[in-house]
Amino acid sequence: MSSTTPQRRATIADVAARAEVSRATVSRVMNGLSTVEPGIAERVRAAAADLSYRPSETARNLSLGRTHTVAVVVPDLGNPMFQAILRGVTRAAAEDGYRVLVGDTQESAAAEMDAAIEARRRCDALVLCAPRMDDDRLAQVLGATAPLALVNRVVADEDVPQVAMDYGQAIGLIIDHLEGWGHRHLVYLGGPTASASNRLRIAALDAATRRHPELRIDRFTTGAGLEDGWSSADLVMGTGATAVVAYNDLVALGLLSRLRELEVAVPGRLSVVGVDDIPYARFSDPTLTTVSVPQDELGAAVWRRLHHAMDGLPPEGPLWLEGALQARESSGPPAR
Amino acid sequence: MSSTTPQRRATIADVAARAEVSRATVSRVMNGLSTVEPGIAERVRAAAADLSYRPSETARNLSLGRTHTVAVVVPDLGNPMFQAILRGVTRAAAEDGYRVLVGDTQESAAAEMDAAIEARRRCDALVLCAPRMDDDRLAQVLGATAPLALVNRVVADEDVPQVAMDYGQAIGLIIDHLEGWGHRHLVYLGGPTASASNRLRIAALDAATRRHPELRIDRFTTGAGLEDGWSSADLVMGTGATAVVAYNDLVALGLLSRLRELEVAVPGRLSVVGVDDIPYARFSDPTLTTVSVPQDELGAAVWRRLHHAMDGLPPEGPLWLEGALQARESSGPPAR
DNA sequence: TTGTAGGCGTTATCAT
DNA sequence: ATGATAACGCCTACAA
Repeated sequence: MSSTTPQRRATIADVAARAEVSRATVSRVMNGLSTVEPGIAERVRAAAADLSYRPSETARNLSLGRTHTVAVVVPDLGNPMFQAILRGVTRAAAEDGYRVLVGDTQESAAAEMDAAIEARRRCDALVLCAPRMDDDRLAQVLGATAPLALVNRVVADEDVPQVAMDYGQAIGLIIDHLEGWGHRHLVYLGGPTASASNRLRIAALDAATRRHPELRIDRFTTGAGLEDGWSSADLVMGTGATAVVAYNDLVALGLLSRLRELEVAVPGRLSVVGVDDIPYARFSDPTLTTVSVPQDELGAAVWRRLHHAMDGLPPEGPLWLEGALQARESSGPPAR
Repeated sequence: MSSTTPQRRATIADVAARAEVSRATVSRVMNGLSTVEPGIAERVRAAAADLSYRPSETARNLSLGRTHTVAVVVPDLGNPMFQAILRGVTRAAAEDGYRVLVGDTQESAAAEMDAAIEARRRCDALVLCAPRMDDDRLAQVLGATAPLALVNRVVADEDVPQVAMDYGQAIGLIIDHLEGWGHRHLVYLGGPTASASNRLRIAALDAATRRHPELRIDRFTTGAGLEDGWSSADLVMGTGATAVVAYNDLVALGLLSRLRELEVAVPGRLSVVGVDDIPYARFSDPTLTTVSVPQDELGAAVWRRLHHAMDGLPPEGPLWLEGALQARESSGPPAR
């Protein structure tokens, strides 16, 4: 037992004692604040180094009243979409000296509210992705967790920073693309009905129908994952449509994979289009036509607006992020 | 201005005053500790509700000396592997009342050490994924951040909890699989040379060569992403090998996609095998033969061992997680 | 320039 | 069963 490692972490008082100064002076040196006589400062630094002193974040948090931490609550950490948001926020926040605390509600809408409020208590702010939370709960959360920012969920309250992907615009691009190829009978393979972004897509479908009165769009409800696309193939084929607009790329890729098993030619017999432009979209067979939505940017944009609000600056109103069509192999002219 | 919202969050003192008791009693009621007279308790709860009082996590952290937070530091939040680990740890830790603080070092080996130490300071423990950190730095981190757990990186120190995927075993399965099909000339498309898990794979390659002396395995170095597989196609074709063992599924899928463009038949002309069994492996064309490694389980296992160590329980030694071969369409007999 | 003292919001140890 | 009172470790007027 030669190395008697100090059991207790050194505190500011230990450093002060060793450097023969007051704790206040140590604090000043550690924070590089007001001018401390160089000799003293050096003594303090040496003492701190000797004791391998690190200020307690916990104590600073209490004293300063800020944690420099932001909570990010998402419904499913397994979804590439939310992973991208988490990544975007984490990196953007890091540049401003903030860390991210993650909350995964595991698709339980009921747990979302509690998770959000709980997570917010340990942080200075909250980024909330709650696509399926009902409006009542959301209103409660809004009141209890400010400052917070909303992702892909727009509310009337102009005071809360909000950033959303314009899925309506994306759907519009897709429909126009397919209409341009000559398709007249489409299928929309929708996601969870309760989700805000699905409602956006539906509205865009309505608008597109008005724009192209000759278009017929059958609508179905499925999930948001690979399996959901896979299991929808029979449904789609049953309609006799020549093209399908999938809820997202996962659904589209799942469908594609099933169609291949069924030996349905894509796009010869059926065109398939997704939304999101996830990395795999460029590597599937056929490569997937989709709309690229800037997900990394979304996270960064959310953080920027939230940080803005945390500084008490005036709100900027909702930000809608627009996508761009990526025309690839999975869409083409309809069979005739 | 009818609703005069309280500017300052209510503290325990406010509740105590309103309920006409001491702060100690409020604390007891809030924590459901020792027995408090029901009448008093009720008064306290009412006061707390009136003031919508929520104990300050920050103050509790300082007083209790614990934050109930664990840091998870990964090299790249964009990698499905680390996403799975993050998800696994987050969910497992949540069940024990712990939250997760994420750190993304963005593939900068230099930043890993500082990020780890910094993150650890705000948390009770650390989960570190640092595949490429050199041994010196790692040793420093080990000393400065205990309790911590290591992922996919095994060190001699039996005191630190460590869980790793047995990539050596996975590679062994794959080689035996290909050898069984009759392949005699393989290519290994390796990942970042400095990474610990790549070294594991290399060692397994050596072992396999001893096991099957007739086998020739050409080794190349590439990255760990889709693009890296894509751009390695020419290299692979140049060797005349009949099968390729990719560093992971991303590399394998990238390669597959390029081979399709080059109209190279898989597995007719070339068999391709990956490692990880990411979701897309079952949806590619052809579906990808790979080794499924229990990534979600990995995260949970890491947390269990770390939590164990945090309670001061004796260490359990490294845990090696084994994979299972998923034979799919992308592998078959060699061309003859 | 440096030190003293009080506060941040809780919990925990004692008395009572 | 309840209430003073002292930590917890740091920051920051204010005073010297």
